[in-house]
Amino acid sequence: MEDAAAALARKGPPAVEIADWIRRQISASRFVPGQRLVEVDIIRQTGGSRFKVREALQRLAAEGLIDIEEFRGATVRGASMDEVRQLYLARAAVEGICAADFTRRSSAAERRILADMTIEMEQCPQDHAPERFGRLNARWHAFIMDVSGNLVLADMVKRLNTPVHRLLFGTFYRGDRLNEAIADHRRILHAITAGDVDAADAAMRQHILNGYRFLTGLDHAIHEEDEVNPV
Amino acid sequence: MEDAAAALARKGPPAVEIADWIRRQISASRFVPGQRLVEVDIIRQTGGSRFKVREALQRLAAEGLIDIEEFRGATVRGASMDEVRQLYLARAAVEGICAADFTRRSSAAERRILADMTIEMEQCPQDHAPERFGRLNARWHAFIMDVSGNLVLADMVKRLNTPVHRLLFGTFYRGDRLNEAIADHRRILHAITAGDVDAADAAMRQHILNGYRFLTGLDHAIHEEDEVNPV
DNA sequence: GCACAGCGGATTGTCAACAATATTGTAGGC
DNA sequence: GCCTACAATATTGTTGACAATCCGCTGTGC
Repeated sequence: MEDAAAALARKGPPAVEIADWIRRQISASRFVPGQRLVEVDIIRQTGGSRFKVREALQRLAAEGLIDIEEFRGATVRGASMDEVRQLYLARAAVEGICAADFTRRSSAAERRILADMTIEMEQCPQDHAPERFGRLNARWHAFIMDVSGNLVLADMVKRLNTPVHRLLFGTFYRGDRLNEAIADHRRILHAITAGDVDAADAAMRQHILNGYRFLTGLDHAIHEEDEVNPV
Repeated sequence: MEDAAAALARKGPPAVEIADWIRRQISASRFVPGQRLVEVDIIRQTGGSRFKVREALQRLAAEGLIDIEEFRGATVRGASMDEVRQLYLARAAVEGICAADFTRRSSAAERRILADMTIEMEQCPQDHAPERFGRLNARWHAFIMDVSGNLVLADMVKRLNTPVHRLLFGTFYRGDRLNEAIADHRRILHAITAGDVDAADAAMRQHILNGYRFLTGLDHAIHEEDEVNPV
């Protein structure tokens, strides 16, 4: 009897995996806004059938990550500066709620894990390890999402993050961003530990908006409707 | 030379329109949770080709509105009571932000329009017109979304609403819901008119959460993980 | 009457060929 | 040299046929 792996090798990856693969390429800026996604190339690189590739593209279009034009195919969508603002505002609202829920629902053990992660991240500036900070930061936020128990919101944040993922990572390499983020995290953790639901919400919101402020403060020359290429 | 309508008649509706059509059926409960969406039926009813119907289904699956199982096709997803809670919490967060943005960005004329709509809705209880109230209510919320200028959030709310649309409408037929909603709207309008951004945010959040509380208060027998059929 | 294997219809998944369209390259005129 | 019209190529859209799978039905043996 064939096992699942053999079946997969015979049939090729399902549409969901192809979609994930493309999403990762976009997150990592291997696919950049404006770039055309040619079906044949994706077929070659993923081993999926043309049909499944097209299904994957449809899914990504539904998420707003790519545009599909008739007879012109799929292109990676870029976010205007105004849309980035909207994305951050949305994230602020949603992650605020999650922080509040985390405060309500987390066990002592889970709060302990969060505290440990927070402490570990505070080592990064003196180690000059912004990349590690970025990875830990993603895990830190994801952990709060998970424990908050709201899959709808978690999914939403994941979706909101993809287009700005690279932008987000970029900020960690510059200036005082790391220390500011660490201070924010500490404030959030404090509110959570104290069981102060509203304070956790407010601190998380502020944290996200700080990230946005830092991002826009960097390139003050960018105008409202400029396309942002997350390089 | 052919115009667009003729071309459409010849080629059939695009995938996006088919997806919209299915979405409307679900919103109106003509398709109910658990129901199988057979490709051939949709082809017959929309006139789309099989391929386009399948693309449309992929999009809806990406939105989480339907499930697609291998060789079993698409079924309408039902929301568990817990998921409904999550949806409402998300809506509260997002619409709160939009109310705040409306307060910041709206012109005097736009605030006037909102006030007129609010007054019109206050007639509904004495006219015994809950259906009309529901329609106006949808417009009222949509108007705030629009003017707030955040397309990302507007899209998100639209997506959040589809699975619970019928539930929402149902509440307007019962008890004191209309008067409560009217009082909420009045409070929100008051905060907006006063230019109080935070108060508008808080009042809108409270309004959505009141809706949720009303919904859950109705059927206290429903347990956490029960499927909710929005009939 | 009931359990179960097998069969047939219904439905979805896959593929390959072909049609429609956009893009690119090229030649010619000005 | 540059612009335009046209041909060649690349890419996507569409269709139909066929394979794989599931589901309900039926008939058989007990």
